[in-house]
Amino acid sequence: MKDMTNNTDRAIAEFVDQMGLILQAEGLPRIAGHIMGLMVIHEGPFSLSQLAERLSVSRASISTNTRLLEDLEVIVRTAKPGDRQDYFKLSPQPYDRLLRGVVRRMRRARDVVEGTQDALPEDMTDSQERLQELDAFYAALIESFMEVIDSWASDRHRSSKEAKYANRPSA
Amino acid sequence: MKDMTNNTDRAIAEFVDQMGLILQAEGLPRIAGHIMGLMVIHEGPFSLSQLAERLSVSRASISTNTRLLEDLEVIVRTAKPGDRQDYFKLSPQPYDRLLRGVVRRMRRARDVVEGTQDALPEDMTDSQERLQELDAFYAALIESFMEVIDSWASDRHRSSKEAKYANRPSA
DNA sequence: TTGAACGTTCAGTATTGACTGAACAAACTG
DNA sequence: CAGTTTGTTCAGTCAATACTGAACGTTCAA
Repeated sequence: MKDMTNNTDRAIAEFVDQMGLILQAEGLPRIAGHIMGLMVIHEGPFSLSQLAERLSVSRASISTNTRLLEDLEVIVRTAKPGDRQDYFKLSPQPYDRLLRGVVRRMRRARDVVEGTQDALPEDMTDSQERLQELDAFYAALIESFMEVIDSWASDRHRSSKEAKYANRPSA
Repeated sequence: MKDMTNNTDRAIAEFVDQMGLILQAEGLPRIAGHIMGLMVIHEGPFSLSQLAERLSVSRASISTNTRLLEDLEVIVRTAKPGDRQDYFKLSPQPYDRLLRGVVRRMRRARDVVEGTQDALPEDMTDSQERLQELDAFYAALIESFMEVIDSWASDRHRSSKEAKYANRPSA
């Protein structure tokens, strides 16, 4: 039992660590990823001090990173009656919130491309064609993300078993 | 005419600059984005020295960044008979190459999640449910990207006009 | 009123990434 | 053979990022 508990603890620590690296690769601070990882495993809610203690980082860092995740609407800050501490937990729909952030970035990129198409003379036909290709790329990405957000919102309670075997990558 | 040329030059410089920032936000070095931006506007191919000169950066930086973009299969290195210089231009399908790279990263993230699902006891049902939700999120993203890659490959020569008015973001 | 708890802010520090100039090796030209 | 050109490598530098400890302001409890 103790061995199993140790394996579980190790798996949790490893997952939290990996989430830090995964989200750092996507542009978030590593500790923000650790916070998310912890909140996927344990429901919480967690106070700022609890997060600092469990992740072995400073309260300053937790303050900064919870603010960042709150701004991204990935976590929410709540309170308990008669308790002065703030508490944090995952938002109800954290992942489409993340995706919406990605869509905003893609839209801004597409705006740059379309602005350039408008700014360059039409007789730069080769350039206009390559810009059009890049524009279509961003358009396809954005549409695709919006479809995921829509379907995600309407289908996020599929059963464990069903989802496990569905959507397997073909590679 | 000179004014128009200056406007065109400024629009090109601005676009190259913005592509640097856009791709830096996605985790690439800024100069890699500048190289791509330049290659969207001008067909090339470009030698290493030409890139260094036009982007006002060192040959060392161009060497490093062209190697990176080559590894991502976004650009290709070619040669000309009787010419010692290497030449670089955009790959035939640069954007689904980029997307394939993103899909690989998402698959690695999903593997981490599924490995954690397997490593944790099944009776941690709340944790398993939240892990399942994260897994489904990555699965949906991966499927979505693969669909874009597939449709991109089969539909990338749509006309300018058609694509311009199609796929407009609803926001 | 004093001390404690809590979350935030800020100056300082360390690390990392990205760039450069210089040096180098290889291939060519005169 | 000497000089030039080309692309790469590497040590060094700088800027940005992310973290910390300390200080602070606010709110409470004793």
